[in-house]
Amino acid sequence: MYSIGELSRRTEVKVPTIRYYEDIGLMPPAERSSGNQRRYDRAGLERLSFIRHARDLGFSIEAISSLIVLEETPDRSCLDATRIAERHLAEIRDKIRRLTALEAELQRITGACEGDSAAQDCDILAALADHDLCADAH
Amino acid sequence: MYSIGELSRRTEVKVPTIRYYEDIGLMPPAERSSGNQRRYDRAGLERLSFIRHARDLGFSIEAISSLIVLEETPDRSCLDATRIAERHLAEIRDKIRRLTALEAELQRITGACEGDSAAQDCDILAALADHDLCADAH
DNA sequence: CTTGAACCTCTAGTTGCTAGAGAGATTACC
DNA sequence: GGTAATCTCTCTAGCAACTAGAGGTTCAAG
Repeated sequence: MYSIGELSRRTEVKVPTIRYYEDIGLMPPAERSSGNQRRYDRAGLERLSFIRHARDLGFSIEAISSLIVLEETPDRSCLDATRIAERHLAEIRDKIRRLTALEAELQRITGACEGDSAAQDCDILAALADHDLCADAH
Repeated sequence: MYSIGELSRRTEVKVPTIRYYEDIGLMPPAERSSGNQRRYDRAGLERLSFIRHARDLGFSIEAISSLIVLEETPDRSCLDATRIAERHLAEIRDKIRRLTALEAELQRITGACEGDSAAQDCDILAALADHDLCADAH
């Protein structure tokens, strides 16, 4: 049995975060020692590792909840998991697309400024003040 | 003079958001009508447009505050604005880099699954459960 | 002068945690 | 077995950047 600190070390999830996951029902209520401290077994470790990994991959808590349900009802098809992952992938691609557009715009703006003019002539501030100067709509 | 609703329409910033900006000091306290409703002039419109545009470009409220200070002290050099914008650009590039790595990993995971196997064999769930299956560290 | 839309303030909720206070439990060492 | 150091407990409050709703007031059109 692991203490919460030990679990934290093994999964690299911070202690208060583990308690938070229990609060919101992502982790099941932990067993307790005689002194009311949380104790975890291998199942707890694996569940938290799963959560950690999914968070690393950017899944929302809500999506992870769904994935856990799927994991625990092994007679269900894997289609739902695929759908969740693919929706997430689509979101990530959308984010990348938007960030890339921002990058281009920002580069254009910062590139325009020499960096030594007085602020009333600063092209960055001018570009921010006037949307019409933008290359494309955002 | 514009009402808050009119300002909202012109800048495409929602009414409660405008009030929120005033609360946190990003917008100066608005003048009021005899009946205590907010009234804005051209300066208010321009300031909110500036904020809106900077938010669109992903600047944080804090960064925008700094930019506004720069805008209002025209004797200061534009170097600070450049620095803020460049730091932000670096952050965006970092985000893109991390998201792109995630995209590759997620694509690998979702691509592995046929989508018709039973959940206990689902490669997505297996990949999420076992970090060792990952192509690279994240 | 009335009606209905727009406005007011205030509180609380969102996501995914993090920080801190003050008290109790456990463990290591002598 | 004692005691000191380190965990751990619960609880509340805070972060960013808003959004939603309640309950009440003001404005503008007809």
